[in-house]
Amino acid sequence: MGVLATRRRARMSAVRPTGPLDRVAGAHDAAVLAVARRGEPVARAGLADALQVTPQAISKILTRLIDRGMIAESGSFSSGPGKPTTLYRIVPESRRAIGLHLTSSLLHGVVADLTGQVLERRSVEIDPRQPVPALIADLAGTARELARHGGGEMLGVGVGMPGPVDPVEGIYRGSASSADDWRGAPIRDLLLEELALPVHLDHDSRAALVGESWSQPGLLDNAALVLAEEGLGASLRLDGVMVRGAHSQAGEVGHTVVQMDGLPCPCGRRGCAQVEYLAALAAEDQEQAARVLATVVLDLVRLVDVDRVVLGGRSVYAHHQVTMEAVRRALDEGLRAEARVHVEVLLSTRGIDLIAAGAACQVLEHEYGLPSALVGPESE
Amino acid sequence: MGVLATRRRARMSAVRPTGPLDRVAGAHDAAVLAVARRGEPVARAGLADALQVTPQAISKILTRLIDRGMIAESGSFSSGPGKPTTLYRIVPESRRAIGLHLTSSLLHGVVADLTGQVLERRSVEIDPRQPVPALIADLAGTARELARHGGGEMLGVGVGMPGPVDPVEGIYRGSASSADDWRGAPIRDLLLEELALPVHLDHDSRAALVGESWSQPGLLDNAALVLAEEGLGASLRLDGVMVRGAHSQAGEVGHTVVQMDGLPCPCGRRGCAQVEYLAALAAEDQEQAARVLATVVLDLVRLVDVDRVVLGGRSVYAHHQVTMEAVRRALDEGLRAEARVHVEVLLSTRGIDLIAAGAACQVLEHEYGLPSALVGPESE
DNA sequence: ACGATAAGCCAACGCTGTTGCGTTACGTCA
DNA sequence: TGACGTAACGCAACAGCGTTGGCTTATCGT
Repeated sequence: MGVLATRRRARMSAVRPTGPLDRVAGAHDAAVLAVARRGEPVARAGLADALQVTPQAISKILTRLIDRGMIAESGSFSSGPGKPTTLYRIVPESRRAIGLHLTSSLLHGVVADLTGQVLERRSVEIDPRQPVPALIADLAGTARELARHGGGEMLGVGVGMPGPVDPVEGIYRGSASSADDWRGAPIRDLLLEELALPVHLDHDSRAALVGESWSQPGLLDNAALVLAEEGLGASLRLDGVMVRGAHSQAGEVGHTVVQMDGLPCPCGRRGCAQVEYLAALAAEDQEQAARVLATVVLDLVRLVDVDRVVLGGRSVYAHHQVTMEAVRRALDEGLRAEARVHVEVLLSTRGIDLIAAGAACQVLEHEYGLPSALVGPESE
Repeated sequence: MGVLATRRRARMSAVRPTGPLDRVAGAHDAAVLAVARRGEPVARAGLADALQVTPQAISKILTRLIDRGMIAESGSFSSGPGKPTTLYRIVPESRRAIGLHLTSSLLHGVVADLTGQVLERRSVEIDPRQPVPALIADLAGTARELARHGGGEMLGVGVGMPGPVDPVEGIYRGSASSADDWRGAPIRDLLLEELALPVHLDHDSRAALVGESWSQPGLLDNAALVLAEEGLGASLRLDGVMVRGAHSQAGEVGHTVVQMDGLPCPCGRRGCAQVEYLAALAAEDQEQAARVLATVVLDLVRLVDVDRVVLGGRSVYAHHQVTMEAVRRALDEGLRAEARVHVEVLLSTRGIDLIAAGAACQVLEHEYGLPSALVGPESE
């Protein structure tokens, strides 16, 4: 048995003898959910077109999803002669997941439904120097409180936090430079043991991008999310797939050099984006901060060719007018030579819940996300 | 019917009623080929482990591949009691593809076998100002000559060329700035009509990376290839998948700014990597050229977290000692803070055939490549 | 009220990998 | 030399996927 999708399906519907075709089914189920997630009711014919399968197959797929309570009929629609088209919609309340956003001083958590909508939020202040067991207790406590809200099957807990994180092992790596009590903590396993729920640990900006793209499938297939909070981070989704990279550090723009002989950085070099950005903020020079951001964004756009850039994080919200304008201007200028390339700059839609909601969506994506290129229209 | 793999399989074995399971089979076939491509004979048990399927399934998969002549038995291997393990190997000569490398003054072509090995090469000088029909005739002529060499089924023709290329539509876009007679030429369709063979047109550096990774599956799953020839280009493979980006321009590093107030560039800005690099070369300052390269590579490593960087192209070969050293030094310096991150810098293995062989491998990859994340060990 | 039309269901089908059990080929030991 | 244990492998039955072709259902136009 095996492969990703098989596991997924095995988890989808409790007990069922493992079959190899599950992965086809799983991929199609996920694809249908992705379309339905956009909110508007969908019809059999449209789905057949989108998935490149027979309408009859869509019926079977929908039957499966309806059995699991994730899809429901939603009226019908008649234009011209013939039997009217039956419409279907997603059932958001059928599943839910918890997302936790951990920073050095604050823990912010949410419960989200199947569409990534936030149902409830909680915030707790935490002590950055408390030992790991106490931290886990805080996380578990908030998760348990949140688990009381909303209905449907609880899928798991996502945790998003800044700094080097190993999402594969579920470990917070921490940075070697600064003292850090949580360094090396196997947060995922500890929390899993505590809660007996699947746990996903990941980088904050990656969680954020998963969250943003979960609620608007397809829109952010080639996008970068730049997160400006305590540090400066980014994450990438290219050709529809979240990019991890060899060391799970793809998108770590904090230490890109933006100013040749700039300010010294703890990392040992000068002019890193992160220090320059934070320094500009400290000096309340929003224009300069925005310029730093713009440089980073322009680099990203050039190197990986994204057509949408999402900006998020506290410091961005605080001055989003200035920031967005500056970034847009820098992009216009930098890309003037390439007329065909248009890049849209967006402000994150989730405000303060950005990362927590994203972490919840990572659980959803792991369970019901597309296994990348298996499904969809011809990719030629 | 539908989805990539279905088509692939349909083409794999001539006429066969389209089934939906083809894509599972196709993915598994491709995975087995990927393992076999490494050269060493493989055993049933090892494949079962790698693909996460039953040994019995591997038997069926191998039967399919043997029927198509792509795999053959290759002795057996006995250790201890019991029936000895049967070994299998890939049959390189069972398939072949043509690769063409087009520059403004030279056309270099190769035939490659199923493993990407070059069987034969041809070079022709061409006139950059000849009209498109004449260019197509040159391409077709070289392809026809090459097609006479080697055995096995001819799969198609790959074309790699510099400059903005649209691999989806198969069109050479050309740059708006310089005069260019081939701008907008639908090279793929024209050549397809001429040769009646599948044609793949792509960017030179992307072709090169496909070629390098085809012959050593898995090794370059997170890698960038930087190509320094007439211009400066790069391509990316992240998490095992070639990255295209929204406008098929991922990896276009030529116009990244490396020197704030550097030399003016045709693109309208100053200090672009490409002009700086070419200027350094013109001044025969190899050290400086290497520094520019190193800056670009460092940016790539930081932003997308590749763990291997392949360098290729004429100007790199000419002074590869200096170049490799400089790049390695810059990386060591730039990544000193992150001890866990180690990046290997490699010189392309294919020399002058780099792009032509890569273009041929693009045909192979399209036909027998892994449909990304469908197959393989559990990705948790 | 009737026929044309379009959506959707049922049943049979081919294919996948899986499972269970039998077969083959080897080393070992009496 | 022959019996035994062992490991690789093959055969046959099986479940489940989407497909195919034919039938049913529900609407509109006349």
